[in-house]
Amino acid sequence: MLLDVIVPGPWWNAFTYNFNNNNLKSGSRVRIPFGNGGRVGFICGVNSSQQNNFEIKDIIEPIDADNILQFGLWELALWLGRTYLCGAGMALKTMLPSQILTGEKFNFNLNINNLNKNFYEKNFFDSREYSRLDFYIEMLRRPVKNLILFPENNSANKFFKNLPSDLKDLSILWPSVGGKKLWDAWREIYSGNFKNVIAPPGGVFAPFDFDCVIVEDEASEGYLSRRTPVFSARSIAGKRALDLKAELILGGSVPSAKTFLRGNINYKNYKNNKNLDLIFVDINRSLKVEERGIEGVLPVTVSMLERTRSELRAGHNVLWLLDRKGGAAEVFCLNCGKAVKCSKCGSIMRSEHDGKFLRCPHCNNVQEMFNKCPECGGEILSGKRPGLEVLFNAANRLIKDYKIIIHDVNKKFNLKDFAQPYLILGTRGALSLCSELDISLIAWLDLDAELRRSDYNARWRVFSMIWQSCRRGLSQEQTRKVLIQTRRENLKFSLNNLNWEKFWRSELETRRDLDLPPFNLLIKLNCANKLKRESLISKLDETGIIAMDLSDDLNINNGTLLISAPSVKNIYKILEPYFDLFNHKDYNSIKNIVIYAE
DNA sequence: CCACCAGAGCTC
DNA sequence: AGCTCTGGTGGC
Repeated sequence: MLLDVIVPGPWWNAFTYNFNNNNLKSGSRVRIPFGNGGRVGFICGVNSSQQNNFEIKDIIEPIDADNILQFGLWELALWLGRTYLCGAGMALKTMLPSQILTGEKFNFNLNINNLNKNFYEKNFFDSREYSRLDFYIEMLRRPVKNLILFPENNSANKFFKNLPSDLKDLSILWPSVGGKKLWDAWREIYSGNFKNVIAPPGGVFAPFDFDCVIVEDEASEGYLSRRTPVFSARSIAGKRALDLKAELILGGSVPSAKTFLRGNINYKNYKNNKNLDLIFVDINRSLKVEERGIEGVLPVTVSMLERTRSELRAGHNVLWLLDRKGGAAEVFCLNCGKAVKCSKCGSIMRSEHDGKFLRCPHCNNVQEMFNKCPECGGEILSGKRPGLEVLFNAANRLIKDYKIIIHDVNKKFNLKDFAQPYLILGTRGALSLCSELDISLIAWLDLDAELRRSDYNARWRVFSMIWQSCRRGLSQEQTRKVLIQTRRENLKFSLNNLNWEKFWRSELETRRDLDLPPFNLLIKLNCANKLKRESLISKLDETGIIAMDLSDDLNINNGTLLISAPSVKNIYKILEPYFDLFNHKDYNSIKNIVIYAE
């Protein structure tokens, strides 16, 4: 009996193995000989193709008696592999704890409820976070199984910690780490020991048949996976709800583009702009904060400084935000300390692509990185991000007598170790502090850096960051000022009043005209070999899909293709041959597929 | 003489 | 993407 087996790995195809009878179910694991040695694979049905240009080996032994990917997870893995152009093997790897893939056995007793259910979608938009969380607790109290997703570990943790004790007993927190912790939690959930699962985005693959899935802050970028395959856990939650005929509740303070397009948003506390205090400050009038030859890269205006001091004096916490991800690194010489300047316009150049190139942020002039410092001939040119460390030094010179803290998501620091008020310096991730702490002033040092990005999503990102700055974690009594340093006069108009309805309407109009997400998918991939790339472009062209070759003379985007298409279906078929056993490894083959969908 | 490693080679 | 096999290095 010939069976198809999916082997977790980069290959999109299944592998054929022989077994003496066919009582193996799809989704059950088997041990197979593969390469030198053995692997664990997943049965995916009886083999239908009759290829015989390879030797078919026998399955060593079955591991499970039944499909272990219950609750629709098996079908989900196949769907994920097709939809996100990664193959079912990679999908399984992203979905499952590593112990499943190494063939560890586990006991399970399934009790799947066969309630007569129907998929339906609801939303709960309210600018007040506390009001949303109260609503979710109400939802968890119902006698049904719930999965509730949060965009960050912190917010999931906090929600779990603050659950009323009777609910807590019925709930489990999805671990933010892998390893044994995840494995233990996975089996507990699988066995149906908990009614509610409270989870960061990874928990969207929780192995149980929930009746309701809640996605809090559904518009958050936190739901996008950081590594390939790139997908939004929010979309997967929607897919699972459809498959399980569950209820889907999208919550938040601003709807995402997709949710906005679907309409019927029932918004609570919409017009509560009374305590909204947005201040725009012209960045050109900033003080020159110098640090080792980097001049003016840290704009601090007098207005910002004065407001910060007065808030601190009143005993209030202040947050300064500098998103260093927005801009690349300035390059300066470790010998003479001078920054490398653009030969055309004299602005300070920034390094790109791991220091291989220099780009002028002002006139967009691109050139190769110097070997030596053009000023003094020094041999060590360093790309230093004028980031929080530099800001920290500057802040300490400008603000005396108050505790200044750098917020680092990876470092756990206990705020209680210090006496309030603080001045906290952070990147956009520091906005999550608003849920833990009263913050009276948030200052964005250089919001323009974000808008400078060519990303189609840049405007939304800026809008939502400012929105969060104004709303996040605000309690009923609290007020907050948000100060924005900018060079752009028109930013005031697009941000003022922070009306998301107006924002989405104009933004989506533009995106519809340009065929951008969410109206179309954008697919970026890399194919270094020119001949292969051209053949790929023509194959796509035959099915009416246009691919743009982003390769340029400077080889900055060498081999990068950008494809715009309404769906991924045809593209999967065309790419499939590149991902079989012999093609995928070729360094000239296709790699780095990223899908921008929303 | 063998532990320890990086790199190559292989995969129905 | 794993897995194991290889051949070189270096410790004593």
